[in-house]
Amino acid sequence: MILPTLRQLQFLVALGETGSFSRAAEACHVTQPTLSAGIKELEDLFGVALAERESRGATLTHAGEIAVARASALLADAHALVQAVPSAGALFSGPFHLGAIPTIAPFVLPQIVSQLTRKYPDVKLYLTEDRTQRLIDQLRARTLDAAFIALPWEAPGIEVMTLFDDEFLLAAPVNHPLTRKNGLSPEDLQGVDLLLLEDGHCLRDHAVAACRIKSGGGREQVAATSLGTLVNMVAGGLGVSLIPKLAADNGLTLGPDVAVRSFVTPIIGRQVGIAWKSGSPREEEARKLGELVREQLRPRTSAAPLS
Amino acid sequence: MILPTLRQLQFLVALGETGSFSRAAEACHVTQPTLSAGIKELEDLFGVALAERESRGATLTHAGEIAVARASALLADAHALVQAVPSAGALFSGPFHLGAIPTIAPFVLPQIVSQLTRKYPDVKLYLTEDRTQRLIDQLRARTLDAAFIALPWEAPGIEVMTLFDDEFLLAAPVNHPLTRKNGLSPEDLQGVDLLLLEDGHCLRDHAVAACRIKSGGGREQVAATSLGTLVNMVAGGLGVSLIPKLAADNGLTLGPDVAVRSFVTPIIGRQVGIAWKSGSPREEEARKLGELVREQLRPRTSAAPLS
DNA sequence: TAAAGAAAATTGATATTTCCGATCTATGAT
DNA sequence: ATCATAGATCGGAAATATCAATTTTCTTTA
Repeated sequence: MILPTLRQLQFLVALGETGSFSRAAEACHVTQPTLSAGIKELEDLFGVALAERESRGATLTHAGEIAVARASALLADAHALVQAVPSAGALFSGPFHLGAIPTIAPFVLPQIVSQLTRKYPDVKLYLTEDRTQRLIDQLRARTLDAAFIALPWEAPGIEVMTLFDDEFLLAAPVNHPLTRKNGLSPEDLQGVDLLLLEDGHCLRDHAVAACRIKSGGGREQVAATSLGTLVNMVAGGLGVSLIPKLAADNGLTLGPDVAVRSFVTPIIGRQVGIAWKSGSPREEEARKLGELVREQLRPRTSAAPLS
Repeated sequence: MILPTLRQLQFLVALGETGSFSRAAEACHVTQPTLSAGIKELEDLFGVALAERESRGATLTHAGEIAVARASALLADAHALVQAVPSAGALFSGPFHLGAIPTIAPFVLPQIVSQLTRKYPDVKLYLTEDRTQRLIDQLRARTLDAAFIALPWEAPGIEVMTLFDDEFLLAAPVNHPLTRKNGLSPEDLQGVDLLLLEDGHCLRDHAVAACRIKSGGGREQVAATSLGTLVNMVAGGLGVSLIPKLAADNGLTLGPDVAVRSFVTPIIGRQVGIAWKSGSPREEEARKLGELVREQLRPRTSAAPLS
């Protein structure tokens, strides 16, 4: 079916309001012939006369009245549409699916969630906690809009905004010899019992890489499923471990039996970033989230960049 | 405010339905670049991305979903408008203001009204009974859409459709000499007491013209206000009169004291027509009304045309 | 009665917009 | 690595819209 133009309907409404082709044309910022032609097209389309032309302007026919009433409603709806859609596409309106790896989620998300919901009341925030690869897959499948991950991580088609450096701290039983050593360096970990998260956690890979130790070393059979259990194992004297400063500073409970020390030469660690699918329309929001995290966590984290 | 084109909204809806620019273009009978450009314009207008382009088609963003929902409603309304307006302009839908002169109204309108309301249940029929000049004025002022009048009548800017000849009959007391005359002609009225309607009724003018009598003749001071009283005056023996066959055939009560005779040489009378303002969008309906009257009254009225 | 005035229709030229075909680019699949 | 698919981009042609000027019609005024 052929539809009238919204512009033509505007013409018609103006004609109804002014009762004159000339004045209606003026109101629509066109010339009178243009408006005349527009009305004529409508009449051809509808197959009925909409206005009765007289020497003193024009009056609407019955069909014209009906048409004007409906056209007004239609135009109002069109205006409402133009108003509504941009706000529907505004930052954090509607659903936003956010992921994070387990070694970041508990220490970043709580603050971010409260910040975000305060700042953008319209947001519907869905949170996912999973390992990096699964998060990346979900970003690609667009079941996630953005995810906090640890770097470095190779992921084609995924863009990442680096947020802050997260150095690794030594976590050891309080009476462990390393807790008393000055100028702690990664080499000092050679030969000690190094406890790590189970396979698949990127923190494990990053720790291994940072210490330049062979993955086969240490007591492989003992692997924690979370940072919390890792710390508990350290407290139980099973060995030492590396924990992210982010966790230590943001609510990871260490208990009295665990001592924490910084490395000095060189400082080791990972980076935390937020990732999204290349070209995603949510990129702007993801970046905004990143900035939010930067503002939120800068005061508590190391300002010195990792080498 | 700049409004989107309905066509662009159709593009968007098609895109949402097909999930592909190419297939949406096909559905809209345009090429893919055209549809792409249309969507792009919408996105520029709204300031938000509506679709996420991928290697396998496209998916709508949140804003896109909102826009599609509203656009669908808008398009549905637009279709409804196109459907509704022509029927609103259809014959006899909505108000129709119909007039008739007093010497026609009681004998034509009842049947027409019942016919019309049966055939066009949507009609809102407003009836007016007045003298010809006032009806013409109302036609010009467009407070009337059509009117039944008697001809001849000069009225610039008014068009008339002649419906049927309405001959004049002699109405006389049963014992009046003229009731026994053969070959009754208008000249036989010279010298008799001719009763007429009061001044202003066109029937009076037509009767005067038909009989070629001087307006000053007869008993001027006795003038009836309606056909009914005129007949009563005849019955009372005050004189003879002329009454339209239309009235005699369609419910004018004559009573036992009044005899009715046809003229033979020549037949005199008037014509009945329906009038409307030149260029009125209601002309078609007026003509339709005229045809209705023709069909309705032909069997009962004289088939022979007046000379 | 004629002239003036007002309002819409018409006309013809111009400017804009729209639309398509061809081409290019990116991304997966074989 | 090559091919296939899908969307973006670009340039030119066709359709459309718009305007200024003019005409027509009807009303009002002199």
